Amino acid sequence: MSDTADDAVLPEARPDLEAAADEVDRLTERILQLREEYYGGNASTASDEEYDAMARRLEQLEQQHPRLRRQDSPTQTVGGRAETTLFAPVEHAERMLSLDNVFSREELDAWAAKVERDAGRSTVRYLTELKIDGLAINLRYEHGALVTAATRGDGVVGEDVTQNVRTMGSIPDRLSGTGHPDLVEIRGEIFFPVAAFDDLNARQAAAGERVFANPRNAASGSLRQKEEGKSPERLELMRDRIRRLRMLVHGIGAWPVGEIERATPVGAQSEVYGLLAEWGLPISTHFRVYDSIGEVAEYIKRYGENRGGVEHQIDGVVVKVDDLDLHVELGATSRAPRWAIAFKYPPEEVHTKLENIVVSVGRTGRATPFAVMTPALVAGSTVRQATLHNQDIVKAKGVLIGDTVVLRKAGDVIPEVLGPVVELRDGTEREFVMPTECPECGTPLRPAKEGDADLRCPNARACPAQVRGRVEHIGSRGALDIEALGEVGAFALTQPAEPARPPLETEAGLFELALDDLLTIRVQVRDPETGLPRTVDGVPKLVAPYQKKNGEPSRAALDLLANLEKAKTQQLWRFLVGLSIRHVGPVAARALAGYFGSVDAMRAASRDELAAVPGVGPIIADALLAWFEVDWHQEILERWAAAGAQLATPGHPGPGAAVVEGGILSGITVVPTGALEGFSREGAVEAILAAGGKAGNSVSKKTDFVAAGPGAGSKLTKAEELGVPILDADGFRKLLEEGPDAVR
DNA sequence: CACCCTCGAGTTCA
DNA sequence: CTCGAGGGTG
Repeated sequence: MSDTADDAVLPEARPDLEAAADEVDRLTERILQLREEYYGGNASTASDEEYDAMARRLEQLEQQHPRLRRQDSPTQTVGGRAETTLFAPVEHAERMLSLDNVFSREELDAWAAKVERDAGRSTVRYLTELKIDGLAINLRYEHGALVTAATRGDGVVGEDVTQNVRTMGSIPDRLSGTGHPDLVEIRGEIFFPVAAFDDLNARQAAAGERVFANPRNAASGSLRQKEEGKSPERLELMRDRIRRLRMLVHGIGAWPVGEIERATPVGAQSEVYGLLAEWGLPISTHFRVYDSIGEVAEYIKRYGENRGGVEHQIDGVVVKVDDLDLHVELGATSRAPRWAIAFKYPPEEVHTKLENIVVSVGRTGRATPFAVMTPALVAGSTVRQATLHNQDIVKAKGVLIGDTVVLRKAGDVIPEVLGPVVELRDGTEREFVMPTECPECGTPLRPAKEGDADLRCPNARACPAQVRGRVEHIGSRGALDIEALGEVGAFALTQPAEPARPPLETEAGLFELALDDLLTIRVQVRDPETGLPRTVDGVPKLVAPYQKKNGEPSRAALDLLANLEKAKTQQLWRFLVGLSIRHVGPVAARALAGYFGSVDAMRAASRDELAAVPGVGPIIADALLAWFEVDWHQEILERWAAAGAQLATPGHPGPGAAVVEGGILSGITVVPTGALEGFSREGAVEAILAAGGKAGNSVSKKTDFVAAGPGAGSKLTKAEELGVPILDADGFRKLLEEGPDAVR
């Protein structure tokens, strides 16, 4: 084993990284300068091509060494946005639905049983096909000619990628044959062939271009490129990549009722595929039609064991009712057809090496061990770390440092270490020992309560990890929503290399920050791999995140100050959330703010008064009383107020104010989920509350409505199970305006 | 007092 | 998304 203490104190010399860091600095400065020239209307000192090349090089370096990315990096403001907004929106003629999922044979059987019951038939023919892990695409043909190709987007509006789809060469500009409908939408999936993927990355690396994490990203990245402003060589490279993309079509969206049937006698999904092939469109060879769900299960099993044997990545199997009459009969819910289902294979498990177990301290002081692993590709993304929660769980999982471990993604999202592969041990593995002292401030760790598994650092006021965490929390979307105050900003303000005393020793001084404080800040550049400070000739390498080379304040500095000024007048509940009081999150904070109207009124309240607020019980009341008693907490409130933070709701009549009653949604609980068109996530909640309703987070029998947009997941499934009425964005709007009776 | 809901906190990556 | 725990209800 090499990860001994010696390695930790003697960082390897990394000349390549030093060079990269210098290059990042140089490029960042130069690009910012050029941008200023450009926006300032001055003559530019570089050509567009030079600018483009520098921006690409910077992006590439930052991708390779994420920690070198400077806070004021130009890639964060324009480059990032460019790729996501430059494509024109295209509205699909018919909404692109998604599919409901099943994860087991039992769920599959249950779905089939329901289909057969609803269809009133004892035998239904099923078509099975592989679910391609790529990009869903909608091809719009008018009178047989390709008009647009668009990504799925939110299901209603996608992005126009017609030019690149034409470049692919394998998608016909004109459908073959005759008698095409006036308008037809063909649905399919674009993917990057697995076989060509490694070669692609090799070429990308050789050309100094970005390397893709997986074929799906390669497909997405290739398709979402612009031709404009590229040199002839780069244009050819880009087109070469696009030509390697493949598409397989698997369905028809909008078509005028009866027109296709008139043109050709299709009565089944499998016949639709025949028709699509006749039109010259690429269809998969992997689909089959079966008479029983048992055979369907066989098909699923067969491909589950042979996921690598196909030209594209497989996400699962799609099972469709073959008979088109039944499609009409079974219909669709607001987001998915009832005549099709996606069988998802169990989350992929991979082996990787547990290199170390490191302990981090969060804003609440909890010391959490997490696994640091050799980066491994799991379910489409590269995973390096995963939480191990606490030492009991480390024990329970039985993992040793140096073990080969089984890693997966729970719910295909959160990485989870399942356990060790004991057979692969060679005796060099060692047990993890939970530290007894806080890794950041050295204070002895102890459980909050006797017998608690979680250890905490009791040094809440001064532990750098906790102050940093709290400052970051204040800036987060659920609290004061200070855009320029994220992880990096919180670090710079609380733990800079210079000055010795950070601008913020606690969050009390947040609203007192002045430009001069920011300008003096220097942050230590760290090695992205070891996390250790980097030095140049023995001198620590520092950067000034809030200052430009010429000494002027950087944009990050100006943004931060402007954001802070705006945050001073945020709603009272947001301040409460920002105070990191135990058990006080957005819901409890709203209840408290609505009842008391000011922090002062809360501070003056007795335990009983606090607990009288609906949603607040004795435990939260005690947590509040305890919080108010601490001197340095009082100081936070005093200094925030003195700096102009508005810790009271203007016009609030005072404690015990009647809760707003009589709203149109009074007594109604609505759970928003998915992307509701016209509402942000927060906006939907606000709208429900403003109408006097309750906004829920989870669906239960007590939920009156679920408002579901595209991308809704388990909540929607749950609502369907429980028979809770489901509204789309329009229904939701109607509910807000006209009340529950209008939509019931 | 025993449940059922709901809330809060921690979590990862593109 | 999941877990653990607080609040409220029967």
